[in-house]
Amino acid sequence: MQKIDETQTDSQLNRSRWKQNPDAVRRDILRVATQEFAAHGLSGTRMANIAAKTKTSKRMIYYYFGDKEGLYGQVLEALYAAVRQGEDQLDLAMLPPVEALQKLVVFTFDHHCQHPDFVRLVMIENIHHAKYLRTSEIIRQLNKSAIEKVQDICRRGQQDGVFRDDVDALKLHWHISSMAFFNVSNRPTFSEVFGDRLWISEEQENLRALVVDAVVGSVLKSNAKLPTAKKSK
Amino acid sequence: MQKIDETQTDSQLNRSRWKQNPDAVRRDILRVATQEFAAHGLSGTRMANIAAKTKTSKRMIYYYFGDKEGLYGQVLEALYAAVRQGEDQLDLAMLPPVEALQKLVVFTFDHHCQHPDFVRLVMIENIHHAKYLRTSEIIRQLNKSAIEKVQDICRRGQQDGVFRDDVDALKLHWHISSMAFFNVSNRPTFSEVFGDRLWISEEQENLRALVVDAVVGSVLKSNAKLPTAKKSK
DNA sequence: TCGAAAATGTTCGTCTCGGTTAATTATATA
DNA sequence: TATATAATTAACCGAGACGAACATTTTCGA
Repeated sequence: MQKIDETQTDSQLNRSRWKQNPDAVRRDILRVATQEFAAHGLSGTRMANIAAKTKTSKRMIYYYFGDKEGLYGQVLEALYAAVRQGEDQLDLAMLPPVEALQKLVVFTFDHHCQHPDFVRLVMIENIHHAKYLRTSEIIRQLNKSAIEKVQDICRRGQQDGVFRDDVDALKLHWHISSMAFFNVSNRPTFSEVFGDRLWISEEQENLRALVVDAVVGSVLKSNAKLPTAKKSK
Repeated sequence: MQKIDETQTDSQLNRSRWKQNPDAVRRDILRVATQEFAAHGLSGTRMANIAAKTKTSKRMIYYYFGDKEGLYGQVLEALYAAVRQGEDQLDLAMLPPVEALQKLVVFTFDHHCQHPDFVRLVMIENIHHAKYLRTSEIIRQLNKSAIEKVQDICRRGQQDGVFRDDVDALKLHWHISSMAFFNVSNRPTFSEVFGDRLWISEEQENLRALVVDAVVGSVLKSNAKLPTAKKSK
């Protein structure tokens, strides 16, 4: 009774009553579950609601994912993996350190903006004290690769003599992440109180430039001050 | 059967089997509910669990607070009000703008560290798209007062000619809040992946100094560069 | 072509959880 | 002291949610 697949044509599918397509079913479930968990949290999400928005049934969710927490864990992993894909396309090793850092900050900022579901899932994980993230080696590896990019930039910046010697890659990563993350995670409360002026596109560009300046400024040796990134058009 | 009050002596209370003390009961419920909501989120919190950790019963929670969401809302307000009390003791108007800003950043950073439950409740609010915050005028006022402090500093800094003319108080507030907030809110995931090195007290001091430098640096006119805050002892 | 295994459909049990009802005890006040 | 009202208790309820049992269909290799 189900038309599961989205990539294949109907003619391939509807010869009989329904066609099996485990991979598509899995992906479909994961897609919907991501939205639901991001929207309602772990305990707030109803398995029946996920099933309803899926092209398949609740039965299949348990068949493939065991239980709610298993599903949640896999959603988390899939989301991290997707984020990683984007990150890897960044070619920072070729750029001189300051430009590489600028590019990384811009990317991180935009990336969080473009993946609000990811941000929300991480928020939820934090509420749960990173309980599920803790069990996933995949996610750990993913984040390691993120910090390695920063470490490489730091090393090169210090070699070139443009970065301060006491720059700490981990703190730098913290610095970048904090603003990129907060900008998405706390938008509801912030804009509820102060209005959403900061989230019109022009102001977001300004904020991004502010972040770039703040981050780059914090690692540069105080003598060599670069021209600031463009503040507004 | 209940010993409700903590401030009064037993002799005042236990003359008979139990003594009524509505205010103490309310406070007790709020105290426990704050912990529970902060720990498990809105839908994750069980009313029965709150009741169990309270000196009173589940029935009383409904008696005083109506329902779960009503309780949650009052928890939120009470927490904001408590936080506000601390904030107002800051005397920034007396200080020259740069020092005032430094002091404000240090305070904000420490303040978030010292009120993790508050931070967690705000996270939860954001997950719920600030649904409950929206209904509370008290909370709105509290945040307004926070931004006014920043606006005053900005105005004076620009008058004195040490701040750049394009400094935006709202962005500055965003800038400060982002790091102070993230430092607490995302500690679980961050330290799960990268270790908790950044949260030993010495490194927290360094981070705080980094934040001060980044924030102050972003508002100063580029010519007049102040001595950086102490990086480590 | 046949049968086993994988995938899906259908239905139901059980337990949790938010919220309520009815009865009991303390307090205030006249 | 009597009585109305506020505070408190214990038991209970119905909805709904997770997950499992059982049945059926599809696929694929021997």
